Amino acid sequence: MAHALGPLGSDPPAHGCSASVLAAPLDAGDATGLARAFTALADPVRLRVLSILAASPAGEVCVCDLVAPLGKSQPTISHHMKVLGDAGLVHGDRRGKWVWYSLDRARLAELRAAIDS
Amino acid sequence: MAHALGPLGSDPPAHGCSASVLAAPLDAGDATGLARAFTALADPVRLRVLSILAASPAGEVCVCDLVAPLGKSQPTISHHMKVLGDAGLVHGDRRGKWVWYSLDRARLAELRAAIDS
DNA sequence: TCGATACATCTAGATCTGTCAATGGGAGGG
DNA sequence: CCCTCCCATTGACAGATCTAGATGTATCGA
Repeated sequence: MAHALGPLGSDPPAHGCSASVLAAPLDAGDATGLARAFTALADPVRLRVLSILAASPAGEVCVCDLVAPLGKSQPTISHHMKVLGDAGLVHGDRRGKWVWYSLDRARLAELRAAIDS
Repeated sequence: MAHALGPLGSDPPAHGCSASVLAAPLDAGDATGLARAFTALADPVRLRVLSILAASPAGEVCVCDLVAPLGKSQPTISHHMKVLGDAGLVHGDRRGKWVWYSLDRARLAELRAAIDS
């Protein structure tokens, strides 16, 4: 974390890739971390997952509720949820047979701040 | 353009992919367009290009000034500049032998707004 | 006109990514 | 127990992406 974080403050955000793109020249390491985070957003299925999650009244959905609307197989959805989880954008909570996924808006805000002027 | 654009207003932004992820469930088309835009950010070399561009006092740099700091070959840099250009994030201006690239901060703001709460 | 410079394009190879069928692993229900 | 349901993991494949060498194009200076 060698860079100014802009409006984000000072907390090292546990993911280690919230350096600002515009504040100062990125070194290769920070750039790789940020790129990995944006890679999670660089897929239409994953963006739709986030939007469904955000629009859900309860703020969480299970995988079985995603398969039909997205038109992808269950393993494919599961794969995308893992990518989103690894990026810190969603969190899964097992409750009985179902796994409820919720959106991490703070993490999304970090990415937004990274490309903030 | 079937979705609310949030703080962005009404102008169809010429790139056609500024729907908001969080405002409403994205349809497949909007999601594909947004994903294409975020794909441009999902590479460490391109993020560093943007940061160098943003940090440049004149607000623009030529390719020859990017090859050395990024440690990539000239064709590779040229390829990345094309990706950034196609995404509307940078614009190139030929002036004699050099091509001066500048950052499109408005376009970056559009992407930021797309993941705004 | 000739050569040098700056950048783009073409081509090819190595790696990464998205997708699904098949399978595995937990958690209930009967 | 056994069976069913929900989800994760594995394996395999097609397609996309990153990278650099070779080549093409445009501009400028001599």
